[in-house]
Amino acid sequence: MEFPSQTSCHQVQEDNRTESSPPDEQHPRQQEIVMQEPALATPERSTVEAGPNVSFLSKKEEGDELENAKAEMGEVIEENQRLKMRLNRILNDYRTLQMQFQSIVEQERKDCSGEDEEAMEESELVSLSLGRIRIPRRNEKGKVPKTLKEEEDKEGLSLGLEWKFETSKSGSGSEHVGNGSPSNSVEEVVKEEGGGESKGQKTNRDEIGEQNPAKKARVCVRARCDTPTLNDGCQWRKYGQKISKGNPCPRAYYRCTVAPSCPVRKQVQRCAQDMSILITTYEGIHNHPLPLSATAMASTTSAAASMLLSGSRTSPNITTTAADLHGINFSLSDSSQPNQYYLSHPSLSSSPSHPTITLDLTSNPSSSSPPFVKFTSSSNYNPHRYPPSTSLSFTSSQSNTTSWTNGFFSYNNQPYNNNRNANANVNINLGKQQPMENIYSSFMQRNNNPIPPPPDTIAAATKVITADPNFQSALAAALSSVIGSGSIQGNQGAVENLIQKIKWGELLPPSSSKVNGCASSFLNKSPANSQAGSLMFLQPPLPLSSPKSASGSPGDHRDKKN
DNA sequence: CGCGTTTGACCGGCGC
DNA sequence: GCGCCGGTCAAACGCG
Repeated sequence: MEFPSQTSCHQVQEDNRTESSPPDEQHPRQQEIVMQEPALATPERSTVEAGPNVSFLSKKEEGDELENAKAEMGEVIEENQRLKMRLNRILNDYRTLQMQFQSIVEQERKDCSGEDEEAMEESELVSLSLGRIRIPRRNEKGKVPKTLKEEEDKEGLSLGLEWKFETSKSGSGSEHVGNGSPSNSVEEVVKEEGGGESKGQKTNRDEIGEQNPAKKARVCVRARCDTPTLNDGCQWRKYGQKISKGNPCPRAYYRCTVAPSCPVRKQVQRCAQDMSILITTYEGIHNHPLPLSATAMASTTSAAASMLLSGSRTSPNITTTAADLHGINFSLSDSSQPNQYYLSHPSLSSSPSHPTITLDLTSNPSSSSPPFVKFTSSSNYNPHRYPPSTSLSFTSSQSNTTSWTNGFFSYNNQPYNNNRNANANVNINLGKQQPMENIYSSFMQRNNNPIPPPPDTIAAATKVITADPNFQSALAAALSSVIGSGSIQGNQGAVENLIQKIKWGELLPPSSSKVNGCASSFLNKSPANSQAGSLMFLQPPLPLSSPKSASGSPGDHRDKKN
């Protein structure tokens, strides 16, 4: 059980940060912990460790210190045992839930109509873009529904937070895995997607020749932001500014300068209706590794783009992505201004030549304004098969409950309706918001209203997550945008690991803030220094903007007449 | 002096 | 064909 041990380690690690740590044997992670300890050690502890060099300590003091250290170690060991027990309980619960889910799936499968089968097919196709989930190995022995296993075997699953984008051209080998640059994967998606892409215009002159003339996917991010640009971690250089029709605010054009030949552009414009909203449109694909701090946005936009692209492919069978996922709503934590990814039902775009997906980080689910989600593209979305009313929402309907906090889903006790055609508005909140002890977590922590999940919600949530590959893909994408690229390292089982993590985060008793903090940090923490990137979307709605990339707020711009 | 921003000019697509 | 419009170029400018 690779995953559990991992999490266990993280929990231990977190604990060790707050208390002191016993050098607990086996696990490499724990060695890490031990190594980290000196920096975090209390002064007393330091003196103990300083040993002979600290000559001014009396032996009595040393003895006290040793006793204290022993006591602390005992506590930590106890805590570790508690955590292990908890972990085992959770795993048991998970297995139980999974078995239930599988039986349900089997049942549904039997009841499945041809349409459903088609939908499943589509799901399969859809999941290609974001990867697939693999049922935990421990369940593979006869417990995994045959269909799932077959699909997995067929497709070579991989994925999860490490993206795997497969093109329709099988064997294209366009697989970016584990390079910590999800955005690159996005690249793949877009490239493949179109059999090319293109804007009718000369936008990317560099790319012409590389990429086919097709539609170039765009990802539009709406966010409340006082700074001139969103801090997405990339380096941008402004190359133009225009006043566009219908908006008094000028539109600024940036290109990525991380690599000289990078074709990625972004447009930044204030919303005409609400000047506090910054509309950032990304276009193109990075042809270089991204800074860690940029992976969050890149993953998010890539996830959105991939969904969009999947939904806009020419094959009628692949129209499902957007449709299946529409309504998936990833909320970010900020009780005052819930940020959300709305991936809602498609709508027509004003510029059909550019398939565009809009991630609205500004909408408040409780507000009267409708979720601003659109898949704008010329994709062959089929509203008949997936009526707009279908909604699979991750957002809480309560304004003070956020659905995506500290790397957890928050839950809402509404049943999941697996029927895509039903008017299911499922709010799943798997998370619990706990005070965070580590700096990153506390930085993200915006919601102090933990609401304990009813047990049945857990089952429902698990069901949701495990039932729909599309959902899993979207979930993986969104999570990866939060987690960054490094937290999940395996190809296989990444998503279910993720699910487990989510569950752990949810299940861990609120009494142990350390544990929750640990879990959250586990989710939030990338191995390297990727915190910034990992948390980017969890930042308060006023992201920092590097002076370098700041082009002066649109309001400051001298309006340029063309 | 180097680099990023500003901004008028220019280009190409699209609609009439 | 013409004009509008979005997007890009590149020289001028400013800042550190």
